[in-house]
Amino acid sequence: MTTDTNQRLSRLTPEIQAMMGVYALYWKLEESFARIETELSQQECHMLVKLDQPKRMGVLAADMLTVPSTITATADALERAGYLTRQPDPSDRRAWLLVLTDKGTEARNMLVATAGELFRSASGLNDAETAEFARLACKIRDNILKTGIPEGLKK
Amino acid sequence: MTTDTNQRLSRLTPEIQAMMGVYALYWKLEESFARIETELSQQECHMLVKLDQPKRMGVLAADMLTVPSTITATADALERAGYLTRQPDPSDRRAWLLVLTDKGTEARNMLVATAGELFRSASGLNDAETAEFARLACKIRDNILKTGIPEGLKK
DNA sequence: CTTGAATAGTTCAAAATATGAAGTATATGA
DNA sequence: TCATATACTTCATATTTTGAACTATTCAAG
Repeated sequence: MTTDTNQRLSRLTPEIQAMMGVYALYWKLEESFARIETELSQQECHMLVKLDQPKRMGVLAADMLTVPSTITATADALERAGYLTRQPDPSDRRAWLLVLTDKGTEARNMLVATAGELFRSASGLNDAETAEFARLACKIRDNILKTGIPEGLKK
Repeated sequence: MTTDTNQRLSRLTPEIQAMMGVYALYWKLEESFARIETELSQQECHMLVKLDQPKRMGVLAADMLTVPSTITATADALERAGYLTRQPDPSDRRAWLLVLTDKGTEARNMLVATAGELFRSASGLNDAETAEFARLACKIRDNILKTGIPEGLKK
């Protein structure tokens, strides 16, 4: 491989820049969350935030791109601590709906509000930039949930 | 708390949308990386990508927002597998520079190229959108490295 | 109907990862 | 020259994640 090629590859493409930004933000947010809520683990925070309405565990697994056993463990912990309850899904007796308790709803509201602040302070973006970033982020997430879930469940 | 407030908080703000997109992308990319390189762990991939030039371990720790002992462990693994060497930093005899070997450089080039493809296929963005996303991502990363490192090292 | 294959979620033990406190060596500044 | 700070390491522990085997239910074909 030529020196030229090495230099070209080692220089940062927009895709790599984007990824590095995403990783930095992810790590920073995780670190910040870890500081705030001592009682909740990161996965537990994620699950609470996702539960804007009752959801089946499989849906959460797909949404959080993780395996069912992780969802079970996280839901167990949240249920034990009184943040949610499992309720039978009327449309499928194999499935459970995870439903936030009042405590869970309150915690979720706090998390959502806090997450907003964390994002703003971590990112340093102004409102317009945040809106633009959010627009692209939504597009990306849609694409991942559309194209990514089958692969994730496959195997 | 009123029903109205609950609804307002449960609806997704741009910040939360942005975060969810970032999380989805992060998880998807991690999953994809895990599939590709069986010999390298995720942290090892991250470190290789960061090593576009020799860097001190402390710099990497700050950059990857993690603790020194994690960097030591990751560097050990990469050194053992022949991807990099530790070389004394001429300007500070306490410090090491991590320097990629030829094997490491090759692996890095492959990773960077693959990461670009992964980003494109995961995100589904076109070139213009990718450029815009990268621009904002760089801005975010700069802000995090500027404001975040002191907090990370503190304590 | 009944049966077989697929799906939803659970269990649990093993594997991978991360962390923090204590240690060595060097640097820095009074 | 001495005290304190920094760079990195060690290692034992804690946390997190995973996958394979399991129960219960659904679905589709015959």
